[in-house]
Formats: sequence, C-alpha cells, structure tokens
Amino acid sequence: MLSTKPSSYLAPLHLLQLLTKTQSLKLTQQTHARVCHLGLHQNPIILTNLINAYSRSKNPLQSQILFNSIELKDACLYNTLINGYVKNNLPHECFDIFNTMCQSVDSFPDEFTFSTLAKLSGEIGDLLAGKWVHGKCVKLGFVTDTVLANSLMSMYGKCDGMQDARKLFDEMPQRTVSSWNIMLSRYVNGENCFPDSQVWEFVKCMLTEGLKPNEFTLSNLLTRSGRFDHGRELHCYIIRNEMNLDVDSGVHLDCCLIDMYSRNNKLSLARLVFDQMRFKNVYVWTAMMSGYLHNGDPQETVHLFCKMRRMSRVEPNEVSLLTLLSASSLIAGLLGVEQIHGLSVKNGFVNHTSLCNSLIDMYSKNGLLTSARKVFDHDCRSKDAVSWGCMISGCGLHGKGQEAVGLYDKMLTSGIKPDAISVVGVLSACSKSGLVEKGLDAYNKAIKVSGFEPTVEICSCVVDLLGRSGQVNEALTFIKAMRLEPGPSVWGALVSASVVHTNYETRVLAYKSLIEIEPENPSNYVSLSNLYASSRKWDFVADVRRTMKERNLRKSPGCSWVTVNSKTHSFLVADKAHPAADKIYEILNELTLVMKRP
DNA sequence: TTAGGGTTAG
Repeated sequence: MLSTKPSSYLAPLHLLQLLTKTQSLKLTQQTHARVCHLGLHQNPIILTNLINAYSRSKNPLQSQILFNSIELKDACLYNTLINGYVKNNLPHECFDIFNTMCQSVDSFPDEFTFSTLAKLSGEIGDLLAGKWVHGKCVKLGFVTDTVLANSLMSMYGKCDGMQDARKLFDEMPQRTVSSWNIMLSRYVNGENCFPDSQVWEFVKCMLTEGLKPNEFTLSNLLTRSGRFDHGRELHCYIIRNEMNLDVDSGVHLDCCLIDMYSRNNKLSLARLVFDQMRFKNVYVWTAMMSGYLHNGDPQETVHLFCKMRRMSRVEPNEVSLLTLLSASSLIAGLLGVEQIHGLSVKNGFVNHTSLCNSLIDMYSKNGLLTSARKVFDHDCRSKDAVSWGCMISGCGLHGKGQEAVGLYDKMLTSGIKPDAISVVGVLSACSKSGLVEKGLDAYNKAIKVSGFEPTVEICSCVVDLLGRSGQVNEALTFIKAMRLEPGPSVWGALVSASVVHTNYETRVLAYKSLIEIEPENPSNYVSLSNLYASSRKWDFVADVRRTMKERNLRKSPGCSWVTVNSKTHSFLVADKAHPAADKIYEILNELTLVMKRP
C-alpha cells in the first residue's frame, strides 16, 4: 500500500471501501493522511469515500470539515454528506445541507438526494416533510425512478400513509422485488396489517409477476409465521435456495429463524439453528435469550447473557439488557432489577426509552415507586406513551390515584397521544383510589375529545370504577349501552362489584352472562351454584350442578403458593395442613383487621 | 452517493 504510485488512486479507494465496514476512525484518519500525501485530496471519488468512511465511524463532523475544504462540490459529494447525517441520526442538518445544495451553482439535487430525504422523513415519522419531498420529485420529474419511488413508498409506510404507499405501488411503471418487500414489510406487521391469507395472496401476486423472493422477502415472512408449518416451509426454502450461505444475510435469516421457532414453542429447534451458527452477533444472542425467556426458562436467558459477554466477547446492546432485565427480575426480584440498572448506567444505555420503561415498570411492581419515579424524571429523556403508561399504572398500583391523574393530564399537555394501555392505567388508578368523577372525566376525554375507540379492557375499567364505588346499577346500564360485545373481564368487574355491595340480582345476571360466553369455564357454574345455595335455592343449585355434569366440567380447587428459602409451600382454600397453619391464620386475621380499618 | 429484513418494554 505504502509503495503505491501517486498517480494510482485504486489502492486507497479499495482501502476506504473496506473501512466503511470496519467503522474505525483511527484507520480512516490514517488513510486520509495517506490520501493527502499521494496528492489525491481533491479527487472526487476518493473524497466521496472518505466522507462516507468518516460518517460510518460515527464522526459526521469530520465529514463536514472535509466537505467544507473541497473546492468543487458535485451532487454526489452533497448526497454522501447528507446520507452520513441520516445514518448518524441528525435530521435537521440534512435539510440545512439540502438548502445549501439548492443555492449552489455547481450541483443540483438528483434522485439520490430525494431518495435519501424520503428515507430520512420516514425514519423521523414526519409525513409532512415526506409529502414535501414527494411533491418536489413530481415537480422535477424524478418520480419514475424505481429506487426513488421505493423510498417514497417506504416513507409513507412508516408515516401511517399506507394508502399513498399503495397508490405509488399500483402506479409504478416497473416494480422490483424491493418494491414488493417494502409493501410486504407493512402488511406483515403494524396496526393495519393483513390477515395471513392476504399476506400469502400478496406473495403469490409477486410470483406471478415473475419475481423471485429474496432474503428480505423471507425475513419479512418469518416475522409473521405464527404457524409452525409455515415457518418450517420457509426454513426449507432458505436452505434449498442457499440463502443462509451469505455471511450478512445468513446471520439475519438465522436470527429470524431462532425467533420463529421460539415463538412456536420449538425451543430445541431454535437452539439447533443457534448452535450451528459460526458467527453470532448481539441480535442473534438476544433472539435466543428472548426465546428462553418466553418459553419459561429465565435462568437460561441469564446464563446465555453471561456466556455472550465472557466467552464470545460480544457486547450487549439496549435490547439484550432489556431481555436480561425481564429474566433476572423473575429470578432475583428487586436485586436483579437494581443490578441491571447499574449495568445500564455503566454501558451508557440508561437514557434508552424502552430500557427506562422496563425499569419504571419493574421498580413499581417490586414496591419501589420512588426509584421508578427517579428513572421517569431523570433518565427517561425521550418519553413515549409506554413511559407515561408505566408511570401512571405504577402510581395506581401504589394507591396514588391523584398522582396518576396528574401524570395523565401532563402527558396530554406534552402532546403524547395516549394509547389504550395508558387509558386503562389512569382508569384503574382512579378506580382503586375511589376517584370516580376523575376517572369518568378521563374516560369521556379519551372517547369524545381524543376520538379514542374504547376497548373491552377500557370498558371493564369503567364498570369497575362505577361498581367499586357502589354504583352497581349504573355499571350495568353502561354494559348494556356498550357498542362492543362485553367480554369476561367486563362481567367479571360487575361480579366483584355486586359481591362487595351485595347485589344479588346483578350477581346472578353476571354469572349467567359469564356462563354464556365461557361455557367451558367451571368456575362460573360453581360460583352461581354457591350463590343459589347461600340463599337456599336448592332447585337452582341442582340445575347448575346437572348442567356441569352434562357438560363434563369439573372445577379443580384454587391453589396459591409462596417460595421461602427455595422451598415452595402451597395452600388450598381453608387449608390447615401446613405445620405453621395456626401462626399463618393468626397473621391473616390481623391483616384482615388492618385492611378493614377505615 | 439512493430503497427493503433481525432481538425489546407497559
């Protein structure tokens, strides 16, 4: 390399292209020095690659300094600089450079520029900016470019503009596999995704156009494979077409396969894919950790995390810590949460929104509301609906209804759109703290002001809110006026209310409704039978018991358990079998008295 | 120099 002739720029060019993969600032600087030494410091191809290498090594400022020193700037140089800012998550700078580019006399924006700006708009979820980019493309006649049209489609897909995306897709003069993949990625996931049959129909249409699925198509389909048979067929297709032989896309696909097998409860097959991989990155390790967590083995999740760091020297990212957090809180409770919190601080991930959200939730559920609030106030800098929802539910869980309502109002004023779970959070907080009016107010605001579609869970909360406060008949009126079909949780809330406020008729009605919608659940029959028995209606008791027999239903007794010093003690109702039963009931009676105290 | 895919939380 060092003996390269000054006239040749190929060697440094190849080196720079390699550097974009290594993302090393030091090597980029060394090559930059060599480029200057060889007198290539104004060569446009070398400069483009240098700017790219600096951006890839997470130094967009270096790219900008270099860019400023260039005498003649062509569109390619501008585009590379803008792209660097996109990759480094600095959206404002991109539009600033675009404006400078428009004012320059040497270069004009081209399809590459607009394609990058479309991608940027999609990534920041700015539909207005995206539409502006689209308008400019139409005006300048670039829209027939396939890659640019694909970028615009992708932007619409990310900004809730699926109708516009589809319009572009349908009107494209020529579609590539990427065009289909971009649409497919929206159809397999997200709020308005297709049902399975339509997803397959869409892929069939792609095949009839003579296009062959590639690794992107397969990974899209794998994320959707809820059915094991489909997933296995896709795995066979990957092997038959040797798609997993390429290092980059092979790792990607194996990661999807691990996830697919885990979601279908085939953990041993997921592990087989994992063990056969020669190169494993943090995504792969995390997918496997998550597989164990969701298949009920949090110990193995923690074990894999340790193996990843100690044996494979792979550094964790925010998601691996998040997965570890869920696993270790199941094993070690609060101790696990605090340790991972420490590890997150050490690794510089403490401001990551999802991680903060989990910490808030875990601290709340483990009794440390103040720690949860500290994370919420100080660490969680970019709060989303989940962050607010976790904190609101946490307050509700600790009986702090007023605080939950205050947070909910603050969330609305900060411009965060509440989702169904945060509405449930504030309603249940009000319900538990007896704040009926505030709860109803929050409900009405969500439905009437924000145009929220009530979910069954939200309706259950309203029934609970009214019922708990003694307004059992009002709760029943609410159920009758519901537009949705009332589910078990709605009638269940009415049962609780009518038990507490001893409303016999409503309780019978609620049990009967539950039997109707859950005919296989023996609990509802037993509860109804017991209720009849308590008022000596023996004929009715016999009727219910007969129906249970006819339907071959048996109720297994309810059981609770507690683990102390690794030994699990289990209890049935009115159980006196435990050696310390007398002491246990003594404490239970004391606690009951405390709970009943006004 | 432009587009599309993987692990995560309430």
